[in-house]
Amino acid sequence: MPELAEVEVARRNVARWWEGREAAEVIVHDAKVAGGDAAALERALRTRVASVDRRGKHLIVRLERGGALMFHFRMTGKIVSSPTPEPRFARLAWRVPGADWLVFKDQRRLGEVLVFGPGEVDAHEPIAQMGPEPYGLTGEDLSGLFGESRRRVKDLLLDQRVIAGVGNIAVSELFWRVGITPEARAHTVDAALLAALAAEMPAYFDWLVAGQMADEIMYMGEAEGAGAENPFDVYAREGEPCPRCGAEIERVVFGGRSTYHCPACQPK
DNA sequence: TCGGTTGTTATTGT
DNA sequence: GACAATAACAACCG
Repeated sequence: MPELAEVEVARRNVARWWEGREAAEVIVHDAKVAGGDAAALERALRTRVASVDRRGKHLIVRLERGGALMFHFRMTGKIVSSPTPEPRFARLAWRVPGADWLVFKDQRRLGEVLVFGPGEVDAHEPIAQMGPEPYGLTGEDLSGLFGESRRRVKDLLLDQRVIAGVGNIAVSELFWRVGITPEARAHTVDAALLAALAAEMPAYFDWLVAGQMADEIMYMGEAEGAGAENPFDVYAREGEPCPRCGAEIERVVFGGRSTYHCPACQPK
């Protein structure tokens, strides 16, 4: 479940493997990822890469001559470097001279790759309407972004038009770090908590990027038995003791999404 | 067989 | 209009 941190790890890897080069060979395993125009996708992949950027949870590969490719991993998508073009769940593979095959894998096929002409990516609605990255913000900035909303803080953080890159896991972890109750409404959260939240976001994402940095990132629930452990303090830890105070961690559900919290550290 | 999992959007309802 | 809940998308795991 790639959120900002996982996409940032992907960005660094893909930049290392692909920047300044272009694909010499392309295999579209799954026509669905090409969005109906496999030829355009192949043409883009065969264009030299100028830079690899991240915006929120989107990976933007900018090409020479101004076009771009945009990957969105949704739930289970990822890009890996592979000696063969067809590891399990491969949807798209391209071979870059001087590197291995790069493979877009996506177990559940909800991810997408979009092709853009010059100037088009930044006008693409999800990008154009996206809120600021969660870096360098103050409590007052957050207050301004939330406005007069009476929605849950959780819902606002997950709304990419309000702020970019925050996902469901991050909400549980951030609220636990800062001491915000999961049902908190935006207009009732005091300034000190908003300031703490604003300060904690970059710290949290930087910590996660540092810990996840690897050629192939492992998502929660993957690679069980392979020694991959849940790196989070409260996420997916219902019934376990809070690492800070020992109270039992609880799970609440809003809109079908779980939020984990410590009832003692995050009182209502 | 059912419930749960990640992100996002369309739809329906209060 | 604001807000919230649900299903759908696809596939897998326990």
